[in-house]
Amino acid sequence: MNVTQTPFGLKLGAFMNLTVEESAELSQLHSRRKKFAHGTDMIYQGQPKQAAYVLASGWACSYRLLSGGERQIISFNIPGDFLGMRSMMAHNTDHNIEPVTRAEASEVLAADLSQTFKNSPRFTAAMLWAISRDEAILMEHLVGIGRRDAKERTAHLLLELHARLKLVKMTSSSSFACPLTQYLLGDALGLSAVHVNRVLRELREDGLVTFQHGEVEFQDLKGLIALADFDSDYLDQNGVLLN
Amino acid sequence: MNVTQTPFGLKLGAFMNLTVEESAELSQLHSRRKKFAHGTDMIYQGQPKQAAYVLASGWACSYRLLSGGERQIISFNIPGDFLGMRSMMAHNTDHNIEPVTRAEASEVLAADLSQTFKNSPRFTAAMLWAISRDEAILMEHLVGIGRRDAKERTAHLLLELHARLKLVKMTSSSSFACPLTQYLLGDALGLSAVHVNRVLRELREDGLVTFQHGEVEFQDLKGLIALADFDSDYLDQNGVLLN
DNA sequence: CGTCGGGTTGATAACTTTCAAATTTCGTGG
DNA sequence: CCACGAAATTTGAAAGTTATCAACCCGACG
Repeated sequence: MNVTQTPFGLKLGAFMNLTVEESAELSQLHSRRKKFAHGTDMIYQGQPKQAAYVLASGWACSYRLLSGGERQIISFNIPGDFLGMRSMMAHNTDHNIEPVTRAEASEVLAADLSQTFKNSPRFTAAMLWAISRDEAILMEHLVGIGRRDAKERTAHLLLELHARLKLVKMTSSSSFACPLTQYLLGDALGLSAVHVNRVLRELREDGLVTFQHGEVEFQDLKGLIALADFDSDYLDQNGVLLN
Repeated sequence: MNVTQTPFGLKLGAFMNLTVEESAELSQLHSRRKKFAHGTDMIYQGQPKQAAYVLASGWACSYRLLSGGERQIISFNIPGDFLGMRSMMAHNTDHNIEPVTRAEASEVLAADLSQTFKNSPRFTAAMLWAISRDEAILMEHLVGIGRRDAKERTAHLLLELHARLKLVKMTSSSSFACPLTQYLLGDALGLSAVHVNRVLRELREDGLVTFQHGEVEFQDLKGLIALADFDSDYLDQNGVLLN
């Protein structure tokens, strides 16, 4: 399969047009496929080797556990996302990444990556773009938890996921398949699962979105965007487009 | 003055021993001094040129405003911090940075920076370390707002600031000068200023910390660390020490 | 002096969690 | 293909945390 049609290729492709050589370089990076089942951490504290992955299929999430047992999900990862970049650069891993569904990911070795950086400055730029996009997502997440109420926050997350999935062609126009449980949503949004349930019901009763049977369907996209104060600029979908 | 004694030099020095050449390279980057008064944004949406700064003196903060007028402070910046790295890499600025006190900062041009990256791989590594440290701080901030209550969160922030300031020699063993208002703390912690006030009072009454007249004094450091579940690992103070 | 930003406190309202229990869905082995 | 148990969803009631509103105090500064 053409790399440019993989989620990773699609995502980088939004930022720049890949040349044939770059596509080749990319496939290189994108081999060494591994499978992960639910319950096996992909990245965890104190793991033996520094590894990073490109998620090829399935969803994952990175999180931190507090001493009291509470957990905060830092981010959800979808196909095309780069996992564990940070733990590769800093030499400590202070968070875990686990699959949300069965997942496949390509392992990326530090050495290969730095080689690719040398070979292709444009690819490097694209990676920097991806990294700062991740940081922007993290920032937006912080803003949501800090200053939006439960309903706005939840709506915002659903809209963000929709936009991100669109980039890798995993949505239809007004819905997407979503494997997250209400517990996972709660741990990401800083809410209890019970309250997530209530909020989803309210959103449904308001005729804005439904999330049932693993499917998120937008009934009133404009209304939801207004409620969540959602501005997709931070996702930078159009990219700056080198070339 | 020797660059290695500036906050920036001290900070990078925690990560690696700077050679004479690297120090020179660093001074280069660290010229072009600018002053900022309270109320003038250093970095803001739609600004004309891509700029980044190394904060030399004073405090700053980066924040985002919501449409409703609420604001969320993303991070506080202290001397030695690199500001606006992200807005330099991605070509959009989705947040503002403003000084908290009078501040001086050295402007860094994109061209100079990439030149320095080429000249010194070790310096580049140190910068990557600094960037991922910032991201770790952001993550910890997210965890705090999502899963810690007001008291724990506040305590955690004070401890973090203490640890970060220690690295640039701006603390005494159990206290530090803190120019933040309760409004700023609230906007960072996702709390109202009124509640910050109450929380600070409780912490004081518990005999843990006092924050009065611009001075934070730890009365019972161990107790506070226990309360906040503070683990300074994420600040990676010791660095990995190249050489 | 008078004003203004910041800090402090009390009372009330709003939002979210916790606890408990019932119901539904889903994966797996028989 | 069905039955079973585990996991996830749903709802109500009560408790807890934090926000909001309002008032007052204080010190810096023109």
